[in-house]
Amino acid sequence: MSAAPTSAAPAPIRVPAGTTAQEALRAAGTPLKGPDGAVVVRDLATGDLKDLAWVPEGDAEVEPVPAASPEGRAVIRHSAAHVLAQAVQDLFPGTRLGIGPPVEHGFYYDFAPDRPFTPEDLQALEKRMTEIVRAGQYFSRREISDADAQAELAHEPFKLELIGLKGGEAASSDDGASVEVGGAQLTMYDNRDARTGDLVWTDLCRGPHLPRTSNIPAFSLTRSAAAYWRGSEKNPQLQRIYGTAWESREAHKAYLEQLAEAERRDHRRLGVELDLFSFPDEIGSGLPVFHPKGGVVKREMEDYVRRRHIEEGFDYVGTPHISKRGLFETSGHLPYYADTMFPPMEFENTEYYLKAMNCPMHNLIFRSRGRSYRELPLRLFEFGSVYRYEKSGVIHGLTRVRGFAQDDSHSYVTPEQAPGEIRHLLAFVLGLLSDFGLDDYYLELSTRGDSDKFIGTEEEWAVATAVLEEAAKETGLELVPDPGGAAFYGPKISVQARDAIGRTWQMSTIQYDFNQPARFGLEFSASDGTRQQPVMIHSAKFGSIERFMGVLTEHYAGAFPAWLAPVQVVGIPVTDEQVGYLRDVALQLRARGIRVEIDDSDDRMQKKIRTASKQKTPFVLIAGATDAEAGAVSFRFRDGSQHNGVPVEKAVAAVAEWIASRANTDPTAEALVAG
RNA sequence: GCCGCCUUAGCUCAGUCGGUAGAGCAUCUCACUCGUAAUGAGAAGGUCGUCGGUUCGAUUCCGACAGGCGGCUCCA
Repeated sequence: MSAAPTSAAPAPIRVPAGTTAQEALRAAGTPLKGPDGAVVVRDLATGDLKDLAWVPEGDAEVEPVPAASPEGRAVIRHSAAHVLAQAVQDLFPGTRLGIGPPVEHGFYYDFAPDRPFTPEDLQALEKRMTEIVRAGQYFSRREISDADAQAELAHEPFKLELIGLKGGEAASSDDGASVEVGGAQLTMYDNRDARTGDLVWTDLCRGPHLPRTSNIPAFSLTRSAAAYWRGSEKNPQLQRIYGTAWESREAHKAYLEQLAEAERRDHRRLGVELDLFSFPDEIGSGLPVFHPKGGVVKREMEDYVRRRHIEEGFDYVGTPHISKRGLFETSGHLPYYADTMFPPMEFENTEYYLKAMNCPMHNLIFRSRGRSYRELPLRLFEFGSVYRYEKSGVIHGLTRVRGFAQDDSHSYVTPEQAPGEIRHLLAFVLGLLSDFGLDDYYLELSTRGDSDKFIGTEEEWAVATAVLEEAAKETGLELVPDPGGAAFYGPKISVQARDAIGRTWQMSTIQYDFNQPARFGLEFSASDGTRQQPVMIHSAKFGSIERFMGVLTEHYAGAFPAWLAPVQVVGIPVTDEQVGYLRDVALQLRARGIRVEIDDSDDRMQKKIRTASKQKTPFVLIAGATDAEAGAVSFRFRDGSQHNGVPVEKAVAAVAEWIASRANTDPTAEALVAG
C-alpha cells in the first residue's frame, strides 16, 4: 500500500573496489547514525540493497538508504526478527525456525516450539532481545552452497524446505519465503560476538541486515498467534510472534500511541459506551441488533443514501431474503459460494437458500417484462439484506458479520453506455463518501487471475477490464492493481478510503458483469428492432451499511457529525427551575426535526455536562436563571468552548442551520458564530 | 474452520491454594438547587457463560459446547 519513496534521491557515492560501503559512506560524510543515518546501500548497477559491510569486486555506485525510509525500516525490522529468533532459541532450545520477514509497521517470526508462547514468554523474550541488542553482535554475511546449507541446517526442517524452493517458487510467491532465500545464491547470516568475534547464532537469510544488533533503535513484541506454514491451511500451524521496530524511540512511541488511539476508537467498545448496537449471543454470532441510538445513525445514513440514489436516477426496489435454489444456480453463485451461504432449508420438496447476494433478484425484475433500449440505463437499487456464512474465526464487530444490508445497485446498460455509466457511478460513490466525511481514497482494480474460478472468455474479460481501468484513471486517483482479486463473473474497481488515523477500508465496489445477463437471458429491444443483451454493472457504495457504520464510528471516534449524531442537543438546566424553560426550547428544536433531550435528572449540573460530554453530544444548551430571564441559552460544545447568552430564536436557527448543512466538522463556539 | 487466550452484577474488573462472592461506574431512593467534565448518604442488583465429569462439597479442577479477543486462512 505504501508507495515507494519518491523524494529526491541522494547523490550517488562511489565505493572503490575492495573497500566496504560503510567506509565509502563515511568518507563521503554520509550520516551513519540516527533516523537519517544509512542502514544499507543500494547498488545502483543492479538496484539491489547491500549490507554496509559489502565490498564490491569492482568500483560501484551506491546510494545510502536511511533508517527512516520504507526500505530502511524494513531492514531494521528484518534484523529485529533475527534477534527475536535468536532469543527464542536461547530461551527455548530446540525450537525450530520458520520464516521471519519484515511487514508493515513491524516484523514477525514463525516458530515450531514445544508449546505455544504465553504472554510471560513474550516478556522474557523481549528482555533477552534487549540483551542481544545491547551486546552489539555483528551480522556477518556468508555465501553457502545448497549442499552445505542442507548439511548445516539438517536440524531445521522448515529451512530445508525453503532451500528446496529457492529461486523458483519462493522468489515469486507472496508468503515471505523470499526473504530467506531470494536468488540463486544462498546466504547465511552469522551473529558474531562484538568483542571475540565468536559465532553466537546463525540463520539462513537473504539479507541485507544492519551492521550490528545494537543498530536497532527501538522495538517491542506485540503479540503471538498461530499461523499456517507458508500461508496454507493445508500445512501445519506454527507459532508466530509479532513485533514492531522503528528508526527512533520517538517513532516507536508514536506508533504505540497510534495503536492505543485505534483501541480508543474501536467501534465495538464505542458501540457499548454510546448504546448503539450489540450482538446478543441468543441471536447468534455476527448478527447485530441496533439500539435506538444506533438506529438513528443507521436510519440517517440510509435516508441520505436512498435520497441520493433517487436523485442519481436509480429506482428503489425490494426483494425477499430467501429464494429457491435454482435462482443461485442460474446466476452461477451456488457452485462457487455454497460454502459461504447458509445451508439450505427444505420444505415442499424444495430447497430454499438465504440470500447472499441481490443481483439475481434484480435480474428477475429486469426480466419481468420486455425492455426497450429507451429504458437504459435502467438502475435498480435497494438495501438488500444478505446473509453469509462467515467462518467463526473471522467475525469481527460490525465490519465482518453474517447478516447485513448491502446498499446494492445494478445498472443495466448497452455495451456502448457502459463506460459512461461506470464514470457516473464512480463520481457518485466518491461524492457519497465525501458527504460522510471520508475524502481521502485510492482505487484498486481487481482483475482475473490464473485460477479457473473465473467464468467467461478472455476477450470479454479484457474488454471489461479496459473499460473499468479507463474510468478509474480518469478520476486521477491512485490506482493499485489487484490481479486475481476479481469476482468470478467480472473485474471490479474498489474504493479504499483512509480514515482519520490513516487506516484504509475497502468501501465501494463497481463490477462489470457480462456473465449474468447471458445466464439469465436478459435482453432488450434495440432501436433497429433486434434483441440485444445488456451489460450489468454491480455497485455497492458502502458495501454494507453495518460495516460503514462501524467505519464511521471509528473515523469520528464516536463523535458523529451533528447531522448523524443520535442525540444532537442536550438541554441542561442549572437548577430545577429552568427545566420548564428548556422544555419549551426543546419543543422549538423538535419542530425543526432536531433530536433533543433534556437532562432533568437529580445530578448536579457539572455532572450533567460530564455525561453529555461522554456521550459526545455536539450541542449542549445550558440555561440558568440569567439565561431564562434574558430569553437566552448558553452553548457548550464538544471541544469545551462556550457561547453564552444567545437568544433562543437565534440559537434554534443556528443549530438547525448547522445540522441542515450536514457539516462533518465539529461545531464550536467559533465555527457557530462564523456560520 | 485452525491455534492460543478469555467468559464473575448493566459496564470495567478484584477474589475464592475447592466450603456458593466484592469494588468503582451505571440504576433506584433520600437529602442538596448548585453557571460549564464526577455533591453526599443509603438501597437494590450475581444458580460466577451452558452442559457433563471428579469430589462429602465445584464459581474454583477436568472435558465438551457456546460466545468473545488476537492472529492464520477466507472475504461475491
